[in-house]
Amino acid sequence: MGTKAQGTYAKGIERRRELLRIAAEVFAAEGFEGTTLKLVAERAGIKEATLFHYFSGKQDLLTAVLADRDEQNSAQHGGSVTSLADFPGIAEHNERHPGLTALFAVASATATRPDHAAHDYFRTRYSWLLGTVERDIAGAQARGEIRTDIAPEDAARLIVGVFDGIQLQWLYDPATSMPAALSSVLRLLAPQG
Amino acid sequence: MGTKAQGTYAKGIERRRELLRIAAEVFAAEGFEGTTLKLVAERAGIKEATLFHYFSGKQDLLTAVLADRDEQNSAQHGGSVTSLADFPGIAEHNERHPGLTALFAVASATATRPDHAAHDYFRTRYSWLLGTVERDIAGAQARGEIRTDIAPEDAARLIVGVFDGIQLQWLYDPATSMPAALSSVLRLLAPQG
DNA sequence: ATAAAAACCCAGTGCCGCTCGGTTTTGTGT
DNA sequence: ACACAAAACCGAGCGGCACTGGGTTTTTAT
Repeated sequence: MGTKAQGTYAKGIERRRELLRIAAEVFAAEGFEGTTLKLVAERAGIKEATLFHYFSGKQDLLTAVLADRDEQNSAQHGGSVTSLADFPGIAEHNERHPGLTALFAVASATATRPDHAAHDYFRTRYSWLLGTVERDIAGAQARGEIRTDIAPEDAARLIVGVFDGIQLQWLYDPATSMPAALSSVLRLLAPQG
Repeated sequence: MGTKAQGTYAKGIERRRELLRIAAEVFAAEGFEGTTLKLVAERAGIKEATLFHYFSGKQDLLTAVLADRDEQNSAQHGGSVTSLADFPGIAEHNERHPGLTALFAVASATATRPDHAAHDYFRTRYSWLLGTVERDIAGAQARGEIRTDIAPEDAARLIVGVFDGIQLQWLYDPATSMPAALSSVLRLLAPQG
């Protein structure tokens, strides 16, 4: 998927892991534009050219970092995936990692362009996320836990939209409580009474 | 404010206008990273170095373009500003200008870093927008048009958040209807009945 | 031990944002 | 009408960046 080298040797596999770890740190600290591949290479104790043995370019490195963080998060969160009630908790987790949260926010906006290396990654991600939340809402509606005067698809778009939008507000004003915002939108979706 | 040159001569003022127009086109078509100052200068019939007589750098040019579009929009929309019911209409307007919408989305995410030239611009913008919407909601609540079991400040964050978040979803999947999403969140805020 | 593949690096290339020091143009006061 | 100051404009170049091509060295399976 853009990434080069099959990484058959043990040393190569370990170096790739190290590079993803270090690149995540640098991206989080300096931002995408702010990070230079030279710095990432230096931190890893290799030369810049060697980076291109593992990743086909800067955007590809970014994509690999994002996908890696996704895997780690969903792995440590237990195999089971997003339920509606998890959103405030995820937001709380993100508040503790401002650098990576900002990285995701910037990347998801810039990868909007179809020629961006991470475009397909985010497209698939949103499609999967919206579908998952939609099914979760349909189930909650059947159980009488969510008002039925809104289509599950629309409700899913709202929740995911609020999640992304609130992140921006929080990045500009850290006093913003993301979990509280997520909770209040869930309250709006509760059956009227 | 970062911008150089007082622009006292008529020719300079006109050139600056032209540069903002052309830069908006190029930014919208090529994205921020994709646009080169050389191309913007060529389109305007001047040399790259002359750009720096009008703007102190690429980020400053971007900021000027964004502020300029803001002014034009609010000017043609009549002096009166955002009322709650206007949001779906604004979303509809944005659907007709995908390039500039994407530009705003990318810029608002990247300008999250305090050292970005447009950081203060967006900070102020969000602060003003949230305050305006909050007051609008408080008024609507007093008139019985919006449910009162949510604080105006929280409701404002939700609406603005949905607006930004839905834009992202729309950029990845143009089938998404932004006005419909905005309408449905307003419906959720209507008094229960 | 050998040989193929992987890991690694040197030395560049071209482009980009940006700067410096100057020339030409424009508008104003007298 | 002329002088002159400020503004508009440009040529030439600098440093840094992502990225490449063509190698050498290291790893590991046989």
